[in-house]
Amino acid sequence: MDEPQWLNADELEAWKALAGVLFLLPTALDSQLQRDSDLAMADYMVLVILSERDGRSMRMTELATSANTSQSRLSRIVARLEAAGYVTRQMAPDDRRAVLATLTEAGMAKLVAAAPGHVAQVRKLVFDRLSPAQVASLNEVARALSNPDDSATCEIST
Amino acid sequence: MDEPQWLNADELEAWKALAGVLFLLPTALDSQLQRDSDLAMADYMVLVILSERDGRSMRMTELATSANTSQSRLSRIVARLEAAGYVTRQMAPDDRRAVLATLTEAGMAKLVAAAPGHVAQVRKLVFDRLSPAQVASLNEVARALSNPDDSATCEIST
DNA sequence: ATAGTTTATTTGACGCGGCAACTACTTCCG
DNA sequence: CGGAAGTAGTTGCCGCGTCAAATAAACTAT
Repeated sequence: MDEPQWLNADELEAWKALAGVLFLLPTALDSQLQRDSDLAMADYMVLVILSERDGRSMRMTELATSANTSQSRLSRIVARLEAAGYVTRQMAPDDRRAVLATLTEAGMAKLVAAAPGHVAQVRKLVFDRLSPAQVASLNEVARALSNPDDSATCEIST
Repeated sequence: MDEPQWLNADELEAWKALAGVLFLLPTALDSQLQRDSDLAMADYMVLVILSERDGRSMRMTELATSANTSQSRLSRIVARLEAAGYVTRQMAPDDRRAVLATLTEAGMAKLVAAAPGHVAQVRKLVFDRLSPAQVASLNEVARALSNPDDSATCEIST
C-alpha cells in the first residue's frame, strides 16, 4: 500500500482535510441555494458570469470555460435556465454553429434576489473561519491547484 | 448586488479560485479512479477507511461520518461495493438496527490495486503544485473549513 | 408491559452530470 | 469547387446523490 511516490505525513494530513472540504463545501453551498432560490451553484455561477459581461451575453464554449464545467453540462444548465426564463439562446450572427446565451431581466432579478443568501453562506462557511492571512494563503493555494490541470488524464499504463 | 456583508476584493479573488478547485478537482480525481479502477472517490474513501480499521469493519453511521457523506449516499455506496464483492454487510450483534460493513479480501486487493494510480493523481494535481509551506497552509485552511459546518442549514429567514 | 420517541438504515422517485454519438456549420486544401 | 477535417453545441442513455418516506429496533416513561 505504499508503492509509487506515497504521500508523507504532512501531505496525508493535508489531503484528508482537503478531501473533507471537497466533499462537504459544495454540498453545503448547493443546499442553501437550492433551498432558498432553487438554483444549483453551477446555475448561479452562470448567471453571475453573464451578469458581469457587457451585453450580458456570451458564447456557450466560453461560458463553459469560465464556469469550469463541461460543455454538455453547460448545455443542460443553460437549457434549464432558459426554461425558467432567466436566459435566452440565440444563434451567433458571425458563426452559425455558435450560440449566444443572454441573461434576461428576469434572470438578473433572480440573481439579485439569490445573491445575498448565497454570499452569506459563503461568508459563514468560508471567510468567517479564516483570518486575512489565511485568505491570502487560500488564494495562493487555490490558484496553484486550479491552473491547467483539468486535462485530468494521466498517462499511467498507456 | 451588494446588500448584506459583501465580499471584499481579496475574498472575492480567493473565492473564485476556491470555486474553481471545488469544480475541477473532484472531477479530475473521480475520472482517473473511474477510468482506471471503476471506482468513485467516495467508494475509494470507504475502502480506505475500512482498511485502516481493526477488523476492517465499521458501522454504517460512523462510516458515513468518516467518509463525509450522507447516510443514504453511504448506503448506496456500500450496496454497490457489496455487489462488487468488496465488502459484506452484517447485522451488529449488540444492536440489531445497526449494520457492520466489512472489507473483504477482494476489497482489500482492489484497494491495493487502485491506490498507486490514485495517489499519483493526487500528487500530480495537488502536491506537485505546492511547496512544503503551501502544504502547511493548505492543511491549516482546509482544517478551518471542514470543521462543524456540515449542518449546512443556515437559519437565514426562518 | 405499552405507547411514544428516538436512532439506524434502506428505498422510491426524481433530477443532474458524464460519456459518446450525432447534427450542423466552417475551414482547409488540393 | 468539393470533400475531408475540425469546431460548436445538443442529446440519449445510464449511474449517482438527494429528499422524503418507510421499516425496524431500541429506549423512555408511565
